[in-house]
Amino acid sequence: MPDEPPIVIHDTASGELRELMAGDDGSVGIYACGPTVYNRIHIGNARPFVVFSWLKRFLDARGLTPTLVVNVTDVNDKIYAAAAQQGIPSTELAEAMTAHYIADTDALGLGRPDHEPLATETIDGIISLIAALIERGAAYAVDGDVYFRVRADDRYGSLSHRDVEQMSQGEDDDLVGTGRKDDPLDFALWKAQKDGEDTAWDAPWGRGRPGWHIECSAMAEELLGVGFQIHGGGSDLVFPHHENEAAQTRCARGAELAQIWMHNGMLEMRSAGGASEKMAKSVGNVTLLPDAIAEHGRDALLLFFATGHYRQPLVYARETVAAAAARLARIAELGRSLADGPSPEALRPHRDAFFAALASDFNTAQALEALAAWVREARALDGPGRDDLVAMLSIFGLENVLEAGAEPEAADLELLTAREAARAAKDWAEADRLRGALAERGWQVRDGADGAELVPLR
RNA sequence: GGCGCCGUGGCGGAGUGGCUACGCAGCGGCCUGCAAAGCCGUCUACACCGGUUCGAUUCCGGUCGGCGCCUCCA
Repeated sequence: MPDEPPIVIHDTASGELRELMAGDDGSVGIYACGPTVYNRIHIGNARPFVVFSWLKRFLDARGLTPTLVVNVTDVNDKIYAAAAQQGIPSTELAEAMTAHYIADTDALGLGRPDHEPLATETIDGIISLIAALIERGAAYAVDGDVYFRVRADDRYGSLSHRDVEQMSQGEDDDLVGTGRKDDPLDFALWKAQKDGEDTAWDAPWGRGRPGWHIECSAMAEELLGVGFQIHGGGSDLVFPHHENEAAQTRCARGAELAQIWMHNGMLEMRSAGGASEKMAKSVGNVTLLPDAIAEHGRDALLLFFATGHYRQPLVYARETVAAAAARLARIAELGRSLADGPSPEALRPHRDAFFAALASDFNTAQALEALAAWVREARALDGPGRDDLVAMLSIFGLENVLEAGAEPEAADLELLTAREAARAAKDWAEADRLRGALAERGWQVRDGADGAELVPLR
């Protein structure tokens, strides 16, 4: 397709829009941080999964060949703690929660990422990356632990725009006084096995397990190489997680891990007082993804995600998702009345605007505006082909809403026929009664110029 | 306190130096036996105070308010 606008994405590191530079073969590597599997995921966790799955679909549609990697962190302090509380082995908990995560995200119907590496299956890569850091003097081992020397990286802080001089690393700060860490800023790459920890691997500096940040550097590099196009995740990961990832790879490989750092905004919950706050396990205001899907359906939930720009916070509330459902129902209604086939040139500008909006920092809200315009004008035409509509909805994984619903049964059609007879006889009371009977069976009657039809009640 | 982001019509939520975003909801009308859907119209906003400008919701400065990160967190 000629004259396609360049794809630009907001880069957290530079704070600017940057053009996506695909490989010569059109390849685009995308790494998005996935869940730590210690309990089930909530809708907030689903946002990056959705956004980056959509981004992949969009790049596909643009003729590029994206590779999406979403990792699973399956060894971690939180997992140990949760497993201990339940009195089960940590591996058992991690495996169970990973299975839940797969099932819950499967229910979004967006397919799977190309790779979903487990931290525990990347131990070799993690160890060699740590070894490279030690070799270069950017890390040091102490009694079985290994720490990253933050001050070895003169660009540390450049991603999150923080001044090294006024940072504290938080994690393991209590170790500073013991002299284990050379500097309070240093963070763990490898943690020696402690009592009660039931998973550990042998490493040159002792038996233990990897720190959180190093896992991602290793998994990303292993599957996408260094210097891939997009590294993504929630904005709450910018510091310290992504800052540390960037520093590790920079110091070990002498190159940047990713070209563009792309962060989605938080999903917020409206509290009783009317204010909004981030949905987080630690805040205790979560709605689990499977519960949200059960309540609204995955179609409505997906369109809801598309109504806001990915970088902005989005307020999850019953009413706003319901509004998305109503919007989608009307798009679907029009779409179902159209047949497959090329869409007319007259509607082309709207389709182009849809894709142009996505090319411009993946602005799904603006894309929806173009989709709305397409639908509005399509209604005025005489049964235009719906290929464009399918192409647009496919980006969001919503082309399924165009499929015909369940067919009315014979009993339903009998009621409809009876109603038509009542109408012909001008027996309005009986006609209304029959319409009520059909409503109870899940059908809404629509009286059109070509006679009455049944559509599923929404 | 530091860093980043944001304050848009009843609600959600884009965007722009001058031209109605869009959606949902409401209201009036057309259509309809009544509805539904659709169509037309309507309510038509950009926190506040300064500044730049012929002109600012859009740029700059300040005030107030909100959110995120700075501790595990998508």
